[in-house]
Amino acid sequence: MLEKSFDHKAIEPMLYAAWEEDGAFAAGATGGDPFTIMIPPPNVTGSLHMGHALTFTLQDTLVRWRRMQGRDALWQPGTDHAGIATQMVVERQLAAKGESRAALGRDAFLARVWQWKAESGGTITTQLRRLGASLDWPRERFTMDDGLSAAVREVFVTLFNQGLIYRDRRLVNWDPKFRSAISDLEVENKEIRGSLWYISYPVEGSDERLVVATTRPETMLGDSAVAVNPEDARYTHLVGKFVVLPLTGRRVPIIADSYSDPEKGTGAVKITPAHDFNDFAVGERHSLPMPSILDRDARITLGEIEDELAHVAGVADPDFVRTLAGLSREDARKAIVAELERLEFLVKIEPHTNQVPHGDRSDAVIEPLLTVQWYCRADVLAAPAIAAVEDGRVKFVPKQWENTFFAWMRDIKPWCISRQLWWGHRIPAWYGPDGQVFVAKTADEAAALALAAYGEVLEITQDDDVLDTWFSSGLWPFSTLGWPDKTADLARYYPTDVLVTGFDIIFFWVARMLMMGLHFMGDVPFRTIAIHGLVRDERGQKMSKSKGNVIDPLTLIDEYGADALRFAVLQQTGPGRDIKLGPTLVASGRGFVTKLWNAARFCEMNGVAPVAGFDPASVTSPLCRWLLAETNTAIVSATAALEAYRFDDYAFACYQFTWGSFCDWFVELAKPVLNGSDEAAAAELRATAAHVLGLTIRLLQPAIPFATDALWEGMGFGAARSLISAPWPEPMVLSNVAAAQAEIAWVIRLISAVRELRGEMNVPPATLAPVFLADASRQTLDRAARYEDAVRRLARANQVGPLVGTIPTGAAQIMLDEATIVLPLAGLIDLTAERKRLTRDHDRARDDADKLERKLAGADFVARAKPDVVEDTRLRAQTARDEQARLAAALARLGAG
RNA sequence: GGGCGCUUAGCUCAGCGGGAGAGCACUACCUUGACACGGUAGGGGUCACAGGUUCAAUCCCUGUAGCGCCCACCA
Repeated sequence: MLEKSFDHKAIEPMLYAAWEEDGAFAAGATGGDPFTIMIPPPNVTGSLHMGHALTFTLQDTLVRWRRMQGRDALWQPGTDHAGIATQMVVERQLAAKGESRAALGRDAFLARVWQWKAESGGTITTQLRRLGASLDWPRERFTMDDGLSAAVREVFVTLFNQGLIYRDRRLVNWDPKFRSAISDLEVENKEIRGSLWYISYPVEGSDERLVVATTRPETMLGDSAVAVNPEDARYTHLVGKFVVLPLTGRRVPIIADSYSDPEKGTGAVKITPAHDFNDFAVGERHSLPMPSILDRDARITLGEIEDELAHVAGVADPDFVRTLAGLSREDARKAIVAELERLEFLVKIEPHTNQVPHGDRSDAVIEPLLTVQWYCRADVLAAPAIAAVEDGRVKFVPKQWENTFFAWMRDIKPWCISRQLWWGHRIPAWYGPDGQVFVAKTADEAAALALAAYGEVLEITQDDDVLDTWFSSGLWPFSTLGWPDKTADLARYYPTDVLVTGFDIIFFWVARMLMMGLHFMGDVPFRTIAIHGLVRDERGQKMSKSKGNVIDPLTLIDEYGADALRFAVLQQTGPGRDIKLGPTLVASGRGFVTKLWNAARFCEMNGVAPVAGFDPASVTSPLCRWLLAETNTAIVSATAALEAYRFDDYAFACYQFTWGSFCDWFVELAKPVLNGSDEAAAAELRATAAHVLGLTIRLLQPAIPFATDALWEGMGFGAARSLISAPWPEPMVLSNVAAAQAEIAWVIRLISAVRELRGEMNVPPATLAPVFLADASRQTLDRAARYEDAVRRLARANQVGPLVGTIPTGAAQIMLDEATIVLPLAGLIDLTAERKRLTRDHDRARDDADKLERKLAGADFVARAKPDVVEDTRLRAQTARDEQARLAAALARLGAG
């Protein structure tokens, strides 16, 4: 016996444990074609959030569906070491205990991070199990596993030897909070309301002053030129002369460079090559000195200008400048502005908004800084990736994301891959005493390289830096399968089938996997990229801690069940659309699960049980045949939807069928049969119901795996937990279902029409009324007779049959096909209201007919429109006109008010 | 500054070159023997605006407005 309701709290964890124990998610269990999805590895120390719930529900749905189709499904689990994020968490913990990374030292710090990983690394995987994710757990990988680390070293060394990884000293985005370089992608520009300061620079050997505008006055300590546009007549006479910088007294040239925009500021722009990307380019063009005046904490440092400070005079004030050393950018700015004002070099201050780069994780203002870093020639690697998308070897769903992808890839910049962190893959490069570089997979190999190159044993030390986290996640589709070894798994499961992920990591991750996969495997890492939206709250607001609208998926699972959450997610997931989620929607998901559960209970209570050898083609009753036809429609729609990654359509097809077709109509129409005396009819109905219920459960397994599994076993469809590998439903072969469909459709229309009328006339449900048919065909009368019990029950009728005699005055009348349904409600209904109703319907029919006839009267329409459209319009016009006539007659019968 | 997307019922969204849809919310009624996490019925929309193409436009094209997202050199 099924329980009265599905107790998700008790059943879900129990079932999952049993699945796992069974090895139900293990790849390689069938000989079918592989179907592979790589999990986007979540941060090992993270916990499940709504974005995870979304993406993993979609992936699990696809995997479960393909597994039922007989595919050898592999959903590869694993986690990411997430360099910055994890190091940040552990550093915060240290700080809370009064410790610090620096005090601990590298090895001890890393030991702490591993310890933290051991403690919290299981959180996310436990939570994935709560969601029902059918991952092949024994294959779980971590990006810093030995095998994956070996893959990283292999890739680094290979790319280095191919000239695709190199070291360079240039400006990087420096995050002063993490004291590390970050890549362009990790920079977020934020609009900041600030000021534009106009500063006058005295022109050497003249009384003239050149005014520059800047948003960063503090960088003037590092100015090495002022640039004007060569076309700018205001300044041509100054090009080649020098200005003397206030404060430092440095002489810097006035140069002509087209970078200077006459429209912006004063048209003269100060050039600080070491602290601005554009200025750096100008500096390179004009061979300018590039003094850095900010250190790795973004504090003022005077080291590189100390010498000149000792030798200046005049406008300069070395003593003031020295007071700036060690100040933050913000403090230095204030001090410098105040000093400039005091010395009357400050011309004016204007309010100004501009885009200021911030670190996406630290939220610190990024400082362009001149440092030596490792770079990857992304442009070279990008070309094959672009080609793969262009020629369709990889498809984005929805396709529009290809534009975004191309735009970025075609203009890709060198990828800065080194990070000044400790947690991550240490760069496999060693340096000799004179800065010689040896790139190798191990220290021994590096030493051997050094020996070979210099003929002596060199003292070599490994690079302190680690690699960008995305460097290792870019290898995920093949490193998890054993690469660089040529494993059987690699041969079988690569390329994977589909990557499911959010648009926010197309550049970070998707593009890198494509580049690395093509370069090292010679084939794309996945054939389809299914991009989903962002999870928002029920009002469409982005979830954020500061807004306080973050919903914890685990809370929702506790309250409503994983099935409910999953179903709600699927219902919301349309292509390229953000997903709205919250308690109301998840509650409605639970409502659906409950509905299915209760439908099954109803079946069980009525003796519905699977019948061995049941053949859908042999079913005779129209109701059963109609149900089978409806089931086929659901199977076709659901399958097509999943094939197209239309998760919302999949959920809707299942929902509509289960709730609308099965519960609302089939079950209700079946009740009289089940309670009736025709045993053969009841038996056929039970067998059909069982068959259809079994198909429904299978259709829904990918969406709501827990409840369906419980039903599958509880109703005797199969052995415990055999649903996971039960075959995915195929449309049944049914012949000539049209007659059955027409018949049941008619019954539904009859019942609905009577209900509608009673509702409109405010006839209380407790009042039973006869339903008579006038002008009805033989077929209609037969149908009415066959479904009399159902109509009585569902249309609150105490009698159903042909009208004897003429339509009585005061009876309500409904036009249904050729027949007029007569409800002799004299005394029960308000004749005025009925007259009003009939008049309204009459006028509506007349207006429709008028409109359609007008359309048909137009010569162009008949001549140019498609013949079937014209024919259809004629038919509709005729029908409307007939209906109008019959309603007019009905009104006449009702008598005058 | 460049690019992409959106604008349809109170809300969230489908849809589509020829008859305006769903879910939720709302209103009324119903404790009918699977389910009140239920049932039945109902109200509610000039399909953002302006042009154009077409026999026919919510749908295609152009423009306008508003909103959202991504990218971009901090004067």
